[in-house]
Amino acid sequence: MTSSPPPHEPDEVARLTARAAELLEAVWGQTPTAPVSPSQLPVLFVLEHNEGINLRTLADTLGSTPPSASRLCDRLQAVGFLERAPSPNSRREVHLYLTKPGRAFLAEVRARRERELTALFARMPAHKRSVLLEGLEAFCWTAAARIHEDQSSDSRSA
Amino acid sequence: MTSSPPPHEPDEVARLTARAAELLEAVWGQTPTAPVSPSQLPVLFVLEHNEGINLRTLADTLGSTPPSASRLCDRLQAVGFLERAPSPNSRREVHLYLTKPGRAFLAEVRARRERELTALFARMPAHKRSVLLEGLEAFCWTAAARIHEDQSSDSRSA
DNA sequence: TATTGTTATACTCTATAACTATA
DNA sequence: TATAGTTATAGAGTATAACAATA
Repeated sequence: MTSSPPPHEPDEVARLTARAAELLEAVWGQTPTAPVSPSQLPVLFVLEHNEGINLRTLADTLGSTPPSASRLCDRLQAVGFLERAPSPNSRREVHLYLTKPGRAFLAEVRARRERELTALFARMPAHKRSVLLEGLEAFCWTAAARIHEDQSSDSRSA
Repeated sequence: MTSSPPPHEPDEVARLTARAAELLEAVWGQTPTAPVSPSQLPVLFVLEHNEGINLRTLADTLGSTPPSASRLCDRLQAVGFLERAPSPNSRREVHLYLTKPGRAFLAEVRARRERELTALFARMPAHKRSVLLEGLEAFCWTAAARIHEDQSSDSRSA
């Protein structure tokens, strides 16, 4: 005589995910990332998975504009985390690369963030960690697919 | 003769959570929040759960400084989303409040973000949604507890 | 004297517009 | 002429320092 289990509709999970994201931002907001500003950090993330991208594509991916992206690259180049290389095909295009120190810095930031989370998850029951892991794996897979689709449609419509 | 199930240590879940957060930021990064800037949005989030907070506490909670917080409040007040009210107890303190339009705007932003996520979760198997929901509930509970502890220790050490 | 909030200053971030070089 | 990238300009975000008012 028990009622059927709750349905867990997409919008229910969406609401909780949004709340989780807000909480996570509150936890991470305190973590310093000097000498890289909050605006510069996404540049490193994008470059990591898009080796040799040009400036316009970077700006599009950031949801920003070429002048802004150019300035961000200026600063990152100044601290040695980014490299501008002339394109072999087109003399007006620039290819962007993370330098070795840039990658090392990125790994540092991730490690710092993950340490924060590890401390948090240590206080969660092992079973909850397991189900969260399974759910997040599916989320990452779906989100990555969606982002990839968006990029494809962007380049078609551009 | 099967091996034991994977342990799902805290650091394993932390790594995946960090990746999920990066993906989520990439998905949400494109969502516009005008007339409120990315820096101003956290002010609204903080005020929502801390009605009547003063300016210094707001700055601390944001991980920012009083002058920066003051300027953010200037803009939010200018668009009518925030109110400064003199404290009845202390004539140098200011109490900050969300206005009714401020709350309405916050609900709008959340709805927009949740719509993005709902579309994404609709493409995930129902079972994955269920386990993600269970895992995120535990995460929100633990993260909220931690943030609350931090705030308590901050006010003790200040 | 210590605390709350603001203003002063200098630098970074952001977008639009104007410009240079290349295709 | 169209495109890639930069520079010019103006407004917003940030932090440190200096300041006014209050405790």
